[in-house]
Amino acid sequence: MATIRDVARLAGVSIKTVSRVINHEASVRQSTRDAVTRAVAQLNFEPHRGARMMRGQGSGLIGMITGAVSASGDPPDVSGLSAIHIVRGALQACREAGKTLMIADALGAQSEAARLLRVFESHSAEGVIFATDYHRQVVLPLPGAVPVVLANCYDAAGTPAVLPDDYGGQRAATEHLAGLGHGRIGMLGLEESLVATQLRRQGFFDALRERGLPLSDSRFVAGYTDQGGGTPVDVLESALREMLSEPGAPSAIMFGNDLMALKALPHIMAAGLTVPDDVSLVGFDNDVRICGTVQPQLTTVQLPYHEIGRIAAEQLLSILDGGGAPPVSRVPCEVVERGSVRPMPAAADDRRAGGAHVPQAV
Amino acid sequence: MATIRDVARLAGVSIKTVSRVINHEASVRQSTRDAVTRAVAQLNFEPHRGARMMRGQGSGLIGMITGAVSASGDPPDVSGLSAIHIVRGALQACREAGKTLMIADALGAQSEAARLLRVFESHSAEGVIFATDYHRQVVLPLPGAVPVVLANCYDAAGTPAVLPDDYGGQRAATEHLAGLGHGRIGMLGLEESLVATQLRRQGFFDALRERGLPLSDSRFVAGYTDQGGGTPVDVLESALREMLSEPGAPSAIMFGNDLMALKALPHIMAAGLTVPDDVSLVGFDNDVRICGTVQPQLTTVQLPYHEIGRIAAEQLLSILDGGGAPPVSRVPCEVVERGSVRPMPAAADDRRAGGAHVPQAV
DNA sequence: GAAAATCTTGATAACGTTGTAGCGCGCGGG
DNA sequence: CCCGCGCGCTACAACGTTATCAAGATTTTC
Repeated sequence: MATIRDVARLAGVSIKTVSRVINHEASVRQSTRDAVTRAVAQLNFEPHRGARMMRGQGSGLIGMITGAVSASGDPPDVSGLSAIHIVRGALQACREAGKTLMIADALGAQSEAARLLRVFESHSAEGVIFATDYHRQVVLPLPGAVPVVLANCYDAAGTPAVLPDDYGGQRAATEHLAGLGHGRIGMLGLEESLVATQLRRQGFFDALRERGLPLSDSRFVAGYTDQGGGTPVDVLESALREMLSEPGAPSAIMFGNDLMALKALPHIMAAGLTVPDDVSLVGFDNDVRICGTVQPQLTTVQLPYHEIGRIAAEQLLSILDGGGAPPVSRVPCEVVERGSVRPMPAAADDRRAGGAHVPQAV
Repeated sequence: MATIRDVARLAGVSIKTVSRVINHEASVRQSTRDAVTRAVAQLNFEPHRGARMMRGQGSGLIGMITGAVSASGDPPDVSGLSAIHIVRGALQACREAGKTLMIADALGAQSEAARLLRVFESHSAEGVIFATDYHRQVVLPLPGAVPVVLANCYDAAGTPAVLPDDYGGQRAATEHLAGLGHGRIGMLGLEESLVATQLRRQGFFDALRERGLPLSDSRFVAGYTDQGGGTPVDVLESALREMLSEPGAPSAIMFGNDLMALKALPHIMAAGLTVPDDVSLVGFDNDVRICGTVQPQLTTVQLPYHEIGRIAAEQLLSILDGGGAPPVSRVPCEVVERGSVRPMPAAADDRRAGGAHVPQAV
């Protein structure tokens, strides 16, 4: 590895001048600056972090603690895999700021998170991002000296947090459906206890109310647990059957995630209904793997994980720069239109008419 | 923070003696050692990592370069997301060895990978793992000084590599089917140019040959590109139609990945065939998200990403310890049985008999 | 045209640690 | 008594960077 001394020799200047150039200090003549830059490029020079650290500079390291990357052992468990997008976003922001992101994994254990925080401190990490698989509340291990930003989670102590706007997303989806003439809307949410479920239900109800749609025409059911291949399909199936067999069955159904919609599809088809002609479907997450696979492709609400990661990193960097950060940032969840939603026929409420099928714009 | 000098002054010894004590070197009198230990405790002394790094000590850092984590921008692109399992495996092995894994992303660009390698060197990373999304050949940027192990890829220079045994996996799947009485087997592979495709085809053919099954009864078609929602479903569909409409249509079909099987399912059903009663299906990858979702659940071949990551890290650590590492390690791809394969009725080749359906053990 | 002000640059000393060389000491053998 | 030899320890020189301060180069000002 080339050192600053090698660069200085090659460029024919002193080491201090090289130092000035690579640190973007003022008052270096353009010609000198160019010569140094050339030498740096030629030698593939990169400043030695250890030496910089020793001079009291920052280490250039940002730590990230997540449970998304490992979870359990060999039989691959994909729970929370989506949070990898948070990592992506943070990585991008860090790269742009010239920082290096160091990623570790808490395995979901509180004690492990505390240990990792210490490891990061011993590596002189400048700050730490703490990310979770899903939107939830956490309790951070002992604060410590290093600044922390939360991604996809929040705590009671008011640590700066970046969260998806579940409320706004579900509200937007509902308004989208209402705008297309759907008056009876069903929603099959995630587990009752989840923060996201609460927020989304509120968004759902508020949108209905604002649109003047009677709540009694619509349905909300929670209690579905996504375990990727587990048994709770039954819950989904029974809730779905009940919803569809009612007298005033919904003309559109929103799901807690895309996987639920994928699993529901066969049951809907089995009931003799066609998507989107008889029932419109809206997922959540925007898991392109799923949304792009099903026929018709699934309209969904985007969970902006990438953006959350990016913003979390940016806020951390802002804090490190001495600037502040708002205690809570909400990142919009936008509706992604694909083929599984169609407008209600202007005619009326009679959704099983089956008549003129409006072609769907994709 | 106290420095080694403060400790030396307090203990009344030289700084080198303190250094010896904290590094557990021999030849320090017990009384001296005790005095130093006391001083260290009293001052809460912790060796400065930057200074240590500068002296060429181990930094405790392992670098990992992958394209799995970021790829492109905001619209989430999941290509190669599966490689996250490689990260998991490596993370686990590193944790067990007390090392910290630092993850960066090459964005698929060669130049970026070279830059990252330098960044890692500047952080005094002890070694680097280079992982790719899919099994392929790579060209590493300038070797550099730091040891590298490849995961899921290999190069012409003979850098130690850890690879999935695609050949053995497909061969095992074929033998599994043959063992259940299937004599006419179809295979819809991935893109022709992929290393995996070549290896798997070979495994497919070798298994047929060894079992004494006429190659003319079976079919291999390559050319499918998985772009998660793109158009090439057409390729899959037409190949599938052709395969099923032949006179001696296969009683079992193996796919290049689980997603292909998922996409093929509606077309098979549309042809009036039932899985697994009329056709047995075998995927590849063991993407539990997909395998657990479809009905019946998908029998597949596991792509042991987690294991690959773990072994790659272990081999790197072995190299760092002065031990060697084999140039190429192949990690077995095992068949994961679920519900999409059933034995051929003992009767004969007449697969569309439809008669007695043997219940499937799950 | 010269002095003053400003802009560039360089020699050198830190930073905290470990490696090297060597010093004094006590001990046993000549 | 002296030599050689471990042992226990110390002084000092690295490592690669940034900071200080002063000197040299250039421009401005009167």
